[in-house]
Amino acid sequence: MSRPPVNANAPDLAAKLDRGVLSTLLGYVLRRTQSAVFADFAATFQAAGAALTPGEFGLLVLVTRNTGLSQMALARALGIDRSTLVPILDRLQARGLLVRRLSPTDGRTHALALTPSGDKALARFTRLVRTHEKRIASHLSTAETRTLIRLLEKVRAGARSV
Amino acid sequence: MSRPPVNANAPDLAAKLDRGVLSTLLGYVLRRTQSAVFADFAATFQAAGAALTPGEFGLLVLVTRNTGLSQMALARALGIDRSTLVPILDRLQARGLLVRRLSPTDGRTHALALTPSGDKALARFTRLVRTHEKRIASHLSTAETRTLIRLLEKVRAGARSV
DNA sequence: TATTGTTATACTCTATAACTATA
DNA sequence: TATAGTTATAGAGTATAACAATA
Repeated sequence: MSRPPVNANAPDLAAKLDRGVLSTLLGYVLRRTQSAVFADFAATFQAAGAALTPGEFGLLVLVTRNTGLSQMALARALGIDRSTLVPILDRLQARGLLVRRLSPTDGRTHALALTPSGDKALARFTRLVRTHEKRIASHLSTAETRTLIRLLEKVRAGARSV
Repeated sequence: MSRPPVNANAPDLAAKLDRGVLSTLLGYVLRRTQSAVFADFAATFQAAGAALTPGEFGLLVLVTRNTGLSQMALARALGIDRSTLVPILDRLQARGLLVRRLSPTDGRTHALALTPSGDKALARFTRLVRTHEKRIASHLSTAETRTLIRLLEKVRAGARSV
């Protein structure tokens, strides 16, 4: 799903350029942090021999907790177009993690659900995500992590009011 | 540059699905916030009739503050491959914002620099970025913004140690 | 008519591999 | 040999527009 920059780490070591005001910009710091976190997520899964993006993980959680939801509902929840969702579901379905069932009530929609195999895989993925979360928060106290999440939600609220 | 999800806002309004543990995951909240911030950035520039991505802005700042740097150095600073940088520079050059000069000392490298037009454009872009920054931080006090940036850098440090 | 899912198409970001010019 | 920039190619995320099936 969302953009895979496997960078954000090594580069900095080599590039001590003048970033001027950039480092004081919340948007810039946010972007760099998110990039590093993405790289850590990818590294965590790769090290475990698993392949999943943060977006795919979020999708699987959404489906398992809202079994039977339609592609439109899922696309809205993910904030992407319904046409964008199609190849993503194709891939997860091809991996045997998820199925498109026929909706008994509305012939236009698909009822999405995880397969038993998908459920098992998600349990494993969830453990990997916890490992990943522990590492990215390793320099933060529990209180700081809570504060960070709270402040991030405030930023999101501010950005939402465009 | 980095991934353009113009979503993150409207979707939530429509999608009140069970997100389970997702909302407690730092990585997830970070990703959603970054997505909303990206959308705000795009909206700010679009409203002003300007077209620029956060990545392009960062690139321009890096070039103007390190005039004469090579494409390799810039790619490293941005954390992308040198081949990825080529079409990005092509576009900015086509817009007349930036030039690839011949390096007087090393025939293999290009010395990157902003054009006078690029300098003027960047001044305008910087004003737009400040507007954008003000809005995304509008629900935060100055102290909270500082704290947020500090905590984000800590997360980045944690993620870097993969 | 409106909605859902799909397909076709088109960008952009991302990378790897191979080519060229230069060091 | 090694490095810098380019090109070719490929994969993934994103979107819009149009189409078929269904409501």
